[in-house]
Amino acid sequence: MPELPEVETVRRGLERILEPPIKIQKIELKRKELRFPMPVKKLQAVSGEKLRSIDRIGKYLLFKTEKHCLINHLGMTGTWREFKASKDLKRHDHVLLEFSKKIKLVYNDPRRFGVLDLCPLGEELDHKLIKNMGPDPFNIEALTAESLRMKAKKRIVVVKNFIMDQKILTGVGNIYASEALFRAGIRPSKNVSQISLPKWTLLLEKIREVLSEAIEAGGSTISDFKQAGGSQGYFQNSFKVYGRKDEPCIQCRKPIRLKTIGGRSSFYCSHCQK
DNA sequence: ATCATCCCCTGATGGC
DNA sequence: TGCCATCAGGGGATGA
Repeated sequence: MPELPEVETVRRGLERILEPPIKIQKIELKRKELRFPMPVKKLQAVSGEKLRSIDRIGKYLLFKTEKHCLINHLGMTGTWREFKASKDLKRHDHVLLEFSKKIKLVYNDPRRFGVLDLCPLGEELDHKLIKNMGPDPFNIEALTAESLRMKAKKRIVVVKNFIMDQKILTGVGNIYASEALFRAGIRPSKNVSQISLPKWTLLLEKIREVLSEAIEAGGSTISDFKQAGGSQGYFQNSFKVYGRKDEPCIQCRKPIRLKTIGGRSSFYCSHCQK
């Protein structure tokens, strides 16, 4: 489900709910594995610790406490919500977090593609799922058109897969890849080695633009994505190509095409994107 | 190292 | 209504 804007929206929602000073009092697992087995015993170490911050790296949420970092990826269907009592729990509620001030959160994840892990504070960047990740799209020093051009130069990959590769840059998933490529006028199937520096400049600008707008809109709600507060994002109303197969292109009126690239649906305009 | 394919899992949807 | 096939926003594992 969630790409960078949705994860950032969740992060901000959690920040509002978990205002400091606040302490994690208890962590309870209703199930032992998500995508990977969860470190059941190790996770207990966060209980009793004050929550210091909730950060984001790419599509990962990082709950930082006094001595630990709770690492969470929402996979495709992960959500956090507040609950009051155990009678409010539902199917696929896998992890319960109890805080001071009687605040309780639950992690729900039907498909269980999510991740929950714990490491000592300060070691999160060395975590095996995080250490190879590329720069954040908004990191203007680390991520430039030149650096993208350089990495793309001798690769044989189509551009859509390239910008969704978390080692290249973090946070772009299937929806925003399609949207950014439309805005930049580049075909998803174009080979990255063929993209000129000015085009990389334009594409990077459009990636930042679409992600910023989506964050501003509280993310996109398709199927059941919810913000941590339970409200819905509305950026789905601004999709220019995603999910619009056969609808007229907003620029040229030609029908939007759907093509599977790398096993994922890709929407584009064959006239506006070369 | 890089690339394509497969797969994890549940739920929604559409065709018959 | 039921049944079956297909598809879904992520990304690790695998083998070429």
